[in-house]
Amino acid sequence: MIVDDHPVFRTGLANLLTAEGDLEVVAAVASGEAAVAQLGASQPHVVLLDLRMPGHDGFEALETIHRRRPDVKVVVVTSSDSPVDADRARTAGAAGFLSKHVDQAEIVAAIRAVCQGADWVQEGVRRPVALPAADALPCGISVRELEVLRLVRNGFANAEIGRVLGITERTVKAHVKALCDKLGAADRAEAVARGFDHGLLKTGE
Amino acid sequence: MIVDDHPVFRTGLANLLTAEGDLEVVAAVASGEAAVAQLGASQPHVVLLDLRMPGHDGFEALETIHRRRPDVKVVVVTSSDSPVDADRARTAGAAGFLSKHVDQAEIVAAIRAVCQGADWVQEGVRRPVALPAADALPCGISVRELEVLRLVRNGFANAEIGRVLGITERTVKAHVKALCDKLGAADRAEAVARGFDHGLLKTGE
DNA sequence: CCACCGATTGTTCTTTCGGACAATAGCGAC
DNA sequence: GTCGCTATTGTCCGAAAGAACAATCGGTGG
Repeated sequence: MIVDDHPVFRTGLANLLTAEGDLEVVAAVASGEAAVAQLGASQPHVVLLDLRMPGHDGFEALETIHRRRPDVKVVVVTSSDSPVDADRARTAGAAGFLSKHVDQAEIVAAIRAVCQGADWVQEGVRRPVALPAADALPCGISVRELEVLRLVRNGFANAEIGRVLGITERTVKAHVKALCDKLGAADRAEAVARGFDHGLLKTGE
Repeated sequence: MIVDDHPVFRTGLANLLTAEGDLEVVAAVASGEAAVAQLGASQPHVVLLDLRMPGHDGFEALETIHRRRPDVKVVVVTSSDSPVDADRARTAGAAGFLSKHVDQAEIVAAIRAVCQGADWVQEGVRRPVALPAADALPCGISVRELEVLRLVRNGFANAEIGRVLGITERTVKAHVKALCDKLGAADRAEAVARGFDHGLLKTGE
């Protein structure tokens, strides 16, 4: 979901993201209120939010979104490069912070990062998702499998997971199968439940 | 999974349960060791366990199963009607306790009950699943929907859920759809995750 | 050096899921 | 008594998931 009061930026970004192929723009709205209102209907995984908008402050929208749907990742994309804003945004629950001046590639990278639970702050400082050491995982779950499980838990389809991780859907299926076997689950839904049981997944991640 | 050292009882019960239509016997073994060994391969939802068996005590098997797979429900079906055994079994993690003298109907009822997270102890004292009051549920989730969610979480397919709850698969689909909508989930797997996030589901249930 | 394991991908097939229509009955609220 | 919500069921259909074969490649540990 794109939230920006600048129509050109909004539509332009929507087109760029759609062109990525694996990203879908489920809504593009001009205000924080509209964004909040659209949360239920659009079911975005990620919200790209401009902080500087007329009417309600973008921070309010950020806080509301974070409170109502803690699972939705919010990436602040604003014209302000102020580190102060970045800190405030992070505190308010943003998973990412970007200047509007960055190029498309970094926005896309940020989206992919937050999808996996990583934070992303400007600077191009790519911080890969913090994954536990392999030997610390229960049931012989591999690091790769945990990555897959985290995406499954967030409602990603196999094909989507493949695009996010840069592998084919077939491989994702193999990982999901392995997960179900190792966790003793009948399907991906039970695998998620067992993930919580075994501490592989935690609420609010 | 049926665990009993008496072949006739074992096979007879297997046939009776299979005849129910909605129950499947994934394994029928004669010892606690075999039961533990079969846990991974058979993936039972429920284990019917006889406590009085040669070799290792049935209690050991019960404890092992409960420790290794806390999600698997164990119903103790034994020739002992001793309340002491019942208490020990409950303490060791059994979800149900039945005498071998009960009829098929009660065994089946016990299986269905523990599937939903209820306990079941002899006496024919039917204690319905303890479900929270409707007004205490987050996101406007109804009691019925929570029942469905609990079964989804345990790897039940829609048709299986329908049989357990006595409704059609179509209705189950409606409930799952409602759950996904209310929880903001893209599919049943994410619905389970959101269930944990919102406290509707808890680990080890 | 070879065996083992994890990650990867391929094809095909069946089953299941989830969406989009729509519709009825019961129950508490106003 | 009507309004609204929940539970229930129906059909049709496309998309997704999962099973069942098999196979390659790069490390790790004997």
